Amino acid sequence: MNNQEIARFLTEIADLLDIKGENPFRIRSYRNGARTVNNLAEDLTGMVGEGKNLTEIPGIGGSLAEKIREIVETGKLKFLDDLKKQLPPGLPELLKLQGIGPKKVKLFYEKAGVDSIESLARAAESGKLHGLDRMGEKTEAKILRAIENYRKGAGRFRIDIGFTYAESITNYLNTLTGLKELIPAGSLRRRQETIGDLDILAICHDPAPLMDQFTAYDKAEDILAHGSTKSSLLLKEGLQVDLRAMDSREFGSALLYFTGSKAHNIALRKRAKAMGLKVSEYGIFRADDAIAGKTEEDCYRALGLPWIPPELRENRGEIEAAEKGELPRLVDLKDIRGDCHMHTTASDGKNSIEDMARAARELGYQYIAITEHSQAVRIAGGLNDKELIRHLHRIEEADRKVEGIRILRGVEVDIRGDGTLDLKDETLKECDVVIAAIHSRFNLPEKEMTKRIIRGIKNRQVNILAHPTGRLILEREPYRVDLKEVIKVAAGEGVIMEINANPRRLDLNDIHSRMAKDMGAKLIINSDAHSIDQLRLMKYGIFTARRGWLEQKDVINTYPLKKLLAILKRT
DNA sequence: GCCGTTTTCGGCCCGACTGTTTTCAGTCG
Repeated sequence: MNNQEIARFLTEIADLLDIKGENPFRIRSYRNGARTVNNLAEDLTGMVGEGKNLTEIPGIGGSLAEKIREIVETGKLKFLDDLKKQLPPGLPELLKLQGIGPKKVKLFYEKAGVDSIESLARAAESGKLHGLDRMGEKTEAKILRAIENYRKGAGRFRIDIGFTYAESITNYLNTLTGLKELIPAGSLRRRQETIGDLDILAICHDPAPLMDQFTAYDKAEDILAHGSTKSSLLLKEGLQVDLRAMDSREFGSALLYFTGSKAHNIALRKRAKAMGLKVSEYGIFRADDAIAGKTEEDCYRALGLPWIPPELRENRGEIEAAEKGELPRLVDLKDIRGDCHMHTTASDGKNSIEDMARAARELGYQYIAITEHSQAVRIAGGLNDKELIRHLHRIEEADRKVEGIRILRGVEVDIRGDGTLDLKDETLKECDVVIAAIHSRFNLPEKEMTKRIIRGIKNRQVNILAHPTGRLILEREPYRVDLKEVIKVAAGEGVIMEINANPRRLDLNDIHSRMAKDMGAKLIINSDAHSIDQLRLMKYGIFTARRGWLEQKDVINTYPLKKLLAILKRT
């Protein structure tokens, strides 16, 4: 039972209590609990097993702790089962429809017998809904559109896709005059690995023409709202875009508000309240006097805090750290001095060694490592022992040929099903950088997978564990592995944990990167580039590292070459 | 249901938009 599965139990309870019309604060506790559990680095199943006191986790009290223990120990929860018996199973799904909340679900169920999306659609089509409390024809039409949009199955988008949409929509709006600034905020500004919607903040005096231009966007499928300072669109691809116009006097508080996260903002507002202040997107107020709002720095200062980088704003301890002056100095793209994971035409890459080296030199790097696949990854043109030795010579030649950058001899060797490596130790000894990784047999049981990886990295030739969980964002779940055990071994043995910067992977993720740091492991951010263009994916790895609270010293490819080589050497 | 630098009881973030209303409830972020 992993934390995400446990969180789903709590969310389900919250949804059902919501529809029943229970105390909203009680419901909020379950939702907060679910969010906390989702964000937790440590595995709850393990914590329960070790008899740890779960109520020490903020937001988890006695009642939630007891329920979590029951879920972990029995795989189910009587409280939830009882709750489910009281309502039809199709009701919670209705909450996912845009514009439908618990009150409407309750109303439709009790007064119109609606118990699923299908029956809601039938009721709306046949006009059974208007006539109910505060229900008219427009609402009926809106519900049908919401169902249609939901069935198209929008969902979340990878951050790199989010940037593309943000760029095209800001380009479109930027043609307007009188617009001072246009800033994508929200989860994109926090550099979350996926985004659920796009929040754009506009600074201007006269918002009306902007709202009109925005809602006329030709890539929009549906206009969800068109107000005087705020409008929302649904793009054809299913992404929702919110635009909010504010005045420049409110720039800081508005940006703070629209960057989120919601949990961070709520925590700030609580803090403000305790100080006798009030926070909104319009500023920070003492009684009716605005005491801050022009910049984010002002706003944080008014709350007695230093500015907090957007990547940290998740209410994962950043406010407490800020208060104590213990915020990390986050690693930055310009700290990066090299890239130690990339492929060339020798396996499944698109460019030559020399091309990759020159492109990396353009980025200002001092070194790279060329790391082809090993033979087990046949589909990617993996090399066997003999081929790799020959290839290492070619790397040496390229290193002599290309001035101004050091090209290290590397390999990405497969960890086989039994935990042995796919190439001989004496071959690996010839490399400067040995990356170990898994590319097959993803569905081993957790214990076996953990043992396999640990055996792999215990091989003294291995320097780096690449994409340690094997996930592909929105495509493939991580494999089942006890990451804590793996990191413990890596930290003890001096094996470096990779943050794979490809936006499809981002593996390790933010939470696990922070866990690795806290457990004393070193990390490296690699592009895993398969072409010269992909070297630029490094920035996504930086985003993840920053969200994981990493500083320059935690990331070894910020080190000069000599120091890097010293760290890679396992004695 | 959670929580405590006024609190172990009594609070719990704040405001825009919509659609239905004659002053506001519901939803969303």
